[in-house]
Amino acid sequence: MNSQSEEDYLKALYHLQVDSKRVTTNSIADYLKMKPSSVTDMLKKLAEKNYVNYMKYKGTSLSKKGKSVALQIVRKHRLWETFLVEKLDFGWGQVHLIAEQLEHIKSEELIEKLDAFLGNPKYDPHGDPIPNKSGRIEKMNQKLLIQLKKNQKGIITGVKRGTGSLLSYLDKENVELGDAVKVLEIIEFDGTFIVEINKRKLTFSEKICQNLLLETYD
Amino acid sequence: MNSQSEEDYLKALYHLQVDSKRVTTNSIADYLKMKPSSVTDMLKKLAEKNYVNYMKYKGTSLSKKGKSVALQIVRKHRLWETFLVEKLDFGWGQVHLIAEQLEHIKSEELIEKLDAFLGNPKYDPHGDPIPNKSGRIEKMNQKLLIQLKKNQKGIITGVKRGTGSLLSYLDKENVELGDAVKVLEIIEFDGTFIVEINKRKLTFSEKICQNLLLETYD
DNA sequence: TTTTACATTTAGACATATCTAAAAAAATAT
DNA sequence: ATATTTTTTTAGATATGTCTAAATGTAAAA
Repeated sequence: MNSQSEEDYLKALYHLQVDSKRVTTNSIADYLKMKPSSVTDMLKKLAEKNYVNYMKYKGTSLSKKGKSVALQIVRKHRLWETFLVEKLDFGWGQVHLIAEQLEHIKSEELIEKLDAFLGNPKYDPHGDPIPNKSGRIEKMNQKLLIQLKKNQKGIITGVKRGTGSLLSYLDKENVELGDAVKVLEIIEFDGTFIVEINKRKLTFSEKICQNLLLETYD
Repeated sequence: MNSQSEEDYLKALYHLQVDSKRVTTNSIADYLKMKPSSVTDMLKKLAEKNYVNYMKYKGTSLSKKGKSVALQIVRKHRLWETFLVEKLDFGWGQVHLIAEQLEHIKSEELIEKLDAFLGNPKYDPHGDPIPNKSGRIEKMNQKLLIQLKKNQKGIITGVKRGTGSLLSYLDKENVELGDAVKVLEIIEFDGTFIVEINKRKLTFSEKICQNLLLETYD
């Protein structure tokens, strides 16, 4: 069993590590808002447990084992976020801090039942993919609405980060995660999209289309 | 903000304290599976924070402030248990350990939204009352089925502790928390109850009636 | 009332996870 | 190539929450 702190570090590594490159001690410290010396200590501990490949002064990468643990935490985080938004009616921006706590709850059964309760979602409310039980992330076929052509279809999976007001707008229009979208028309003049959602015709400005994430099935 | 450990102690005090009598150090140690010396340490700390009235060698009682914190934890615990059973389909016996973790999640808004999502339940799946936001516990009008007379009605709120098999039985019969029960007939010979639940006629043995908790509204 | 048993507290140790300050290594600039 | 700056590590301190062993207080039995 890993401590909450260890889990935080593994998740940080997961988020910071871009194509298997080593992650620097300082970047972890920044990310977790801790001092580099604390990070060094913990990295040694995680290396001891074979969760990371740590080399003095040379940076750190997740081991296979560490990545698999990290993916489970990411899975939990994203499932809880989905729960908070979909079931408890939180705004998409308010959920991160709470999910940060919930992701550390220990119970495999809990997370599997939660997954089922939510209908085995593939994406969380931010449009990020939810790893499955074995840690696999389905290759995303995710696009922005603006990338679709006339008559193409997709399913709303989220919005780009930092677009809180779009969320409230969609909410007000009763547009939800999982809703199917079909592009009816694209107005060449200003890039406005006319789409069909739930048998309703809606008009989205170019800016909205640049921030709305869809899963497409072409 | 209180630590998880502090919350555990306050909750333990709440459960151990019977009509405002002082609780002994050893009983807390037993309850929390810790050594008495550790308990003494923590009690001093809680006394420092005015959560408890601690007197060397004389036992400890919750202060008003401490009781109010304890009640919030109990509230959270019972709401989460209700969630696990009602929404995630856990058995009534499996939820305690998980709720023990969930009760420490910090977010007032979360718990209020969870409460609403569950339909503001008054009792948890064990039939224990759920304190409201301000910590008040509705005076229970809770009875065992066996205490009802012919034609009386009630709402199922739980079962007595330690009756796991009754739970599975009720489950199988599609009897759920919150279901209304009306006593149609009581067979004098063997104490069997014939009741109506969801427009179905069911027969409950005396033993079942001794363990089934109802909220009555007489 | 004295002895004995039990409960509680104190004192000091330990593990975890953090920090600060100083030392060492690596990267960058001159 | 050397000096300077930045990054990283080490060493030692601190806070929390636990433990063991010894000391002290309280309660029960003789």
